[in-house]
Amino acid sequence: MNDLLERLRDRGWRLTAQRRVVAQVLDGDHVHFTADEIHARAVELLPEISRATVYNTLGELVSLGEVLEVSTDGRAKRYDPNAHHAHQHLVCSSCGAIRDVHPADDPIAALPAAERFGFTIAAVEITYRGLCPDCAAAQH
Amino acid sequence: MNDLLERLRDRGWRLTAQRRVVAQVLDGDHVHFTADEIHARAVELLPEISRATVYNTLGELVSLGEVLEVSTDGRAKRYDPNAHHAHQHLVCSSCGAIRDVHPADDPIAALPAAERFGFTIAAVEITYRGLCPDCAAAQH
DNA sequence: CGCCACATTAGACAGAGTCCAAGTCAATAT
DNA sequence: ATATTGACTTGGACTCTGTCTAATGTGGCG
Repeated sequence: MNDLLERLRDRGWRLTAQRRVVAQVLDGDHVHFTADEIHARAVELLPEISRATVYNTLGELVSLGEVLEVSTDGRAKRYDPNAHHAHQHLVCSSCGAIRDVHPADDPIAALPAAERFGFTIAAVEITYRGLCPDCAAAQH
Repeated sequence: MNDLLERLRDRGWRLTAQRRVVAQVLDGDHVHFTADEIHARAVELLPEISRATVYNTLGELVSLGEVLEVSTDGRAKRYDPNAHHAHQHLVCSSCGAIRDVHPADDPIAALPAAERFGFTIAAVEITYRGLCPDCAAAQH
């Protein structure tokens, strides 16, 4: 993730303290924070950073393809820095825990041509839902 | 869809004019309206119906399993009356058109046990994204 | 027909995200 | 090293979705 800042500088990004801090919060591959969670963590590193800047930076990271936007719950979007390895998400219906998972086959191939209605399919997002082991154990 | 009202009466629903109108708006299998679109159409049939009632009714239809909630764009949720046939969604990235589609194989089976992390998987939601024929043609 | 538990209503409220005008600063040129 | 400038940041107002509440209305049973 530290080469993220380098890739961004190569693309003409100005390296500001705020952008560094957002990148730092997103560091790590198994992180799925909301924008507000990212803002809260960023404030601890740089107290004067504003919500608008966090939103701006996340939006730019998403359109550069460095971060993925996932909305698994219809509430706040979450930001996934693991954008360079195709993966899908497994979500616990009870506690909301999220894991990155990898289906065995290319999920796009599973859609027959007759079901594509002439669309050019570019991407697929899959959310598996179920109970995580902890929540399943707590059912009684 | 007209037997929807009958199923609901059997389940103890009170048949009010408002609920009838919401059911009528949802009639048809290829409809993916937002709550506000449903409200706007309902108002044409019953001018005094309120937003809150539309939300209440949709919420009840969803928990009864008569209607599916889909959020394909991170913005307003859409309500899909085609809840009795398992299906997934194909969305145009440009105009937002939505089609119901049916993958060839059971999508849950495509997730290997080693990728389930002990979760009990109950459901899967898939969104295929791409350009519809019209938008692809309009690219130039 | 009358009752009353269930429905509906309007509007206030809340969460998530966007927009804007004014101020600040990173990177380049001098 | 300093000046310059356009990109970046800020805070607050604003929009959009959706939820909640207290007051009012009504479907369907007895």
